Amino acid sequence: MTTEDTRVGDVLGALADPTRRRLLDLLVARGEATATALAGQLPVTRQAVVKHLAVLEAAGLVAGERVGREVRYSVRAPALDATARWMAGLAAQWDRRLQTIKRIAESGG
Amino acid sequence: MTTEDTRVGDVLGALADPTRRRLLDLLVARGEATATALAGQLPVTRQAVVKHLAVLEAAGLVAGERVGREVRYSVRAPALDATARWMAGLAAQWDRRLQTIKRIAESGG
DNA sequence: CCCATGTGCAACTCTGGGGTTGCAGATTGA
DNA sequence: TCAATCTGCAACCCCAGAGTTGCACATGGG
Repeated sequence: MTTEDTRVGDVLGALADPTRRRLLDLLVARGEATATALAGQLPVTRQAVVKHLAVLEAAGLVAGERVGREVRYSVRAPALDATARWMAGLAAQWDRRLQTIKRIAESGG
Repeated sequence: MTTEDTRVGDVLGALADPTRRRLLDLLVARGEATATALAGQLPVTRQAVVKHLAVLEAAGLVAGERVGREVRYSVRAPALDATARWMAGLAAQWDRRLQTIKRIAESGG
């Protein structure tokens, strides 16, 4: 039943959108950035970026810190790492399944 | 720029939907199953299942094989495995980034 | 203080896609 | 052959969410 953790669903949902993946790229490259600055690098408005950042933050992939009148966002690795491990585990499980089925098919005729 | 491979986007998009994740679970558990059989295990119609299977197949996560009048679907591990590796690599990259930033902050400030 | 700049909130549009229904086209078994 | 069963196609509904616009609210600098 693959530990259907809500976290995993949130991360996958967050990563499913190409704009959000680009945002993550930009954040990794810059280390830190505000929504306004990020919007300058993308073909969407600041408000759209803000919404995307909210989704990413809910998934634990980024975190925003208020500094004066601006909010600086930066990337958070653990949530992504956890999901990567979950997927790798799932892939391994599938592989075992496929091996078992193949073995049964070969021995059983 | 994190190898923005279309494949990765397809897999992430496919995995983002909870019904599709359940379908994969069912397929792993059963080894093989038809859309009709799978629909019997879910609170959706056969047609919905068919659409989901089409998405999963386009992402390379499942494959359908025609046997007589039915189509038997089964899971394919490689695409999932590749995406898992992509994510793990991304997580590692982020970690390195964060370490670098932290080091700079400590030495410089 | 006043203005520039950046964030926050709300209402709105519109497309994608998850889901359904209905029916036509295969295939098997009696 | 004929009925039962399964797949395939097409049209349709509906809503979540990606994106926009407009304006009000904070904050920092001159």
